[in-house]
Amino acid sequence: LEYVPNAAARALRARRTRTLGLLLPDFGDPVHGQVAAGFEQEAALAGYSVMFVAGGADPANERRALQVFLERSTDGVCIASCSMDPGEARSRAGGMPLVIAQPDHPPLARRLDRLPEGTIRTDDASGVEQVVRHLLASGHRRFGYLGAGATASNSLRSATLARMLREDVGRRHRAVNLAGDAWRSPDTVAAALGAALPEAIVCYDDKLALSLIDGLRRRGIRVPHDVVVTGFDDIPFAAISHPHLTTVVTHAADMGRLAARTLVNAIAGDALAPATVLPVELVIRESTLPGARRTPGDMGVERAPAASNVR
Amino acid sequence: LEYVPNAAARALRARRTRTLGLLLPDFGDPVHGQVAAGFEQEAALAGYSVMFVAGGADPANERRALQVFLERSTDGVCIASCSMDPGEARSRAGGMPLVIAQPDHPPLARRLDRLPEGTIRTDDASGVEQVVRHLLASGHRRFGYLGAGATASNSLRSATLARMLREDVGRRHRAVNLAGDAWRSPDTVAAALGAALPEAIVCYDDKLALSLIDGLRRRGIRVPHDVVVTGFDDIPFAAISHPHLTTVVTHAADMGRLAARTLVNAIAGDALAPATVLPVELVIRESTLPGARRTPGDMGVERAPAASNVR
DNA sequence: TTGTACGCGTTATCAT
DNA sequence: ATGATAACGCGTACAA
Repeated sequence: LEYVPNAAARALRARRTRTLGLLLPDFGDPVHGQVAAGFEQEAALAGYSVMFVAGGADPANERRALQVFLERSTDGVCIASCSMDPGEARSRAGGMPLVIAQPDHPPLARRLDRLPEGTIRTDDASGVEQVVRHLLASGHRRFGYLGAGATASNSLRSATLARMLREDVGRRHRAVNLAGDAWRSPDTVAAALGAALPEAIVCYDDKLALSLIDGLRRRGIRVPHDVVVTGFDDIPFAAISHPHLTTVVTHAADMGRLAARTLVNAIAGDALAPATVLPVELVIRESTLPGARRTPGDMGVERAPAASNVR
Repeated sequence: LEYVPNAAARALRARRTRTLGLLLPDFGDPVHGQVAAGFEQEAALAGYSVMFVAGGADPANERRALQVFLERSTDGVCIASCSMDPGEARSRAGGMPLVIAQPDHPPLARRLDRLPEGTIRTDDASGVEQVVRHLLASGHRRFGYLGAGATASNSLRSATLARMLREDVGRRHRAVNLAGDAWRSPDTVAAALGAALPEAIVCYDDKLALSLIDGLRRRGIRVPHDVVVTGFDDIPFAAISHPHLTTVVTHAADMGRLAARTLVNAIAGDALAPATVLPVELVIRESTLPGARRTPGDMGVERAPAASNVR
């Protein structure tokens, strides 16, 4: 008939809301959007609804968001790209199961291999290693790193590049770190590197890399002809930019799905899954191919696995 | 002290949840992500939390989502890019105030100027008019339209181009319509136009335009040298693509904010605001400038208002 | 099998 | 002013 049960009464009685909370820095960002999409999809599959709050990478906002989730007594909470200390987050979450997807509290940079249970992160070190091996194999020796923000991920990626160069070729690189939203200003990004360009620039993520490529073009510097550039994440536009961007696929939607599933299991009584590191894959495209020109002959350089990422 | 009120009990007693529901096609999409961001921001400002559901532009999913909102008794609901009939949506929303942001039910194409209250849309006609005037002024006469999906917006944009050409230069254009997610396959997009290229291609949105530009490049066809291309929405990558994309700014975040505010007012007892059409602005960039080459001389062609859109 | 009563936490009302 | 009480709608437990 027409009967619609009342979730509030049901929640009051059952002491659970069948609701999850997801706290992320920004809906507009392609990566976080994918995390949110995967999270909501998996949650819906398990019969859960999702409350979203954007925290803007600000610890104060994150605290307020956790308070909201606490009042609404969500059955579980996920924080994506968490800038708070994981311990504080856990304590502020009260009794709610908590999953942190991509813990980014700056001091964590040196302890990412010893994270507590309920954390999920991408394999940043492996990603940078794959990038650097590819660039070294292409004959490049003078490297630069372009970072953004003060996150643990950013530090680890930069440190991994440093370690690789030290171990493999006994060289150092120049690292430049910008504000988290610097990618919106291509001129600033390109200017940050100064006049003396290295041969290869490893960027913290795709947004920054695409912005850099544009900033360089505005100065008459061509990628990959004058300098090669790599990104991280494989956002959709990395596959159709000019030049197509060599990058590391991080499977953001899978990360969201796994976070939701972990929470659902924890609510069902399972112990919170141990810290998980998600595998990543290098996709080689035009931005690191010295021979790339804008002729029809450029087609088909992308490696096989990459095609499936252009969904 | 440590006291945390229980929202479920409060909701049961007060008969309101201080929660809004937002139904959108896809979190990963840059435009809908902006709508979501604005909506959540404005809702939070008024003390409301937001439940998000992704409907995937599928009427069946949209119906299920509305049912979820009904059970959870959200105080109001917004549907972004609604593919259902607005009448059906309203009836399925029961007593909940409903705002439709960008009503896209296909049959609505001819009645977008006579929408019921509680609807918000962008001024598609004005956007295409500004685009076409710019292209005509640049001397172009042979036009193509590249659309995607079966939405009312898509129909209106195509129809507006047809009307402009008929009235101003007594010409017709060739219109090609692809599937909604066709932009993910640049080769398919470029192939859809066939061998005989027009002088100017007006695209339904930025994703399609950027994909087209890439597909054309793979075939050795250069933009704007061989053909000029325009988009719609001004997603962030339109400002840093190569070439920078001439497009129409639609202020997606503002649309989300307005939707939330309209709902909050309606909940407070105000009548639902009458149908609103949000203004749009043309941003002229490289993709329609015949003289654009990849030299430093390209810098600074963007018109003043555009700079503020690259936030 | 079908029915009835109680309690979840809050708030509004009413009596002191 | 301060404190006791009822009701919101559902689920469960126990009785018939």
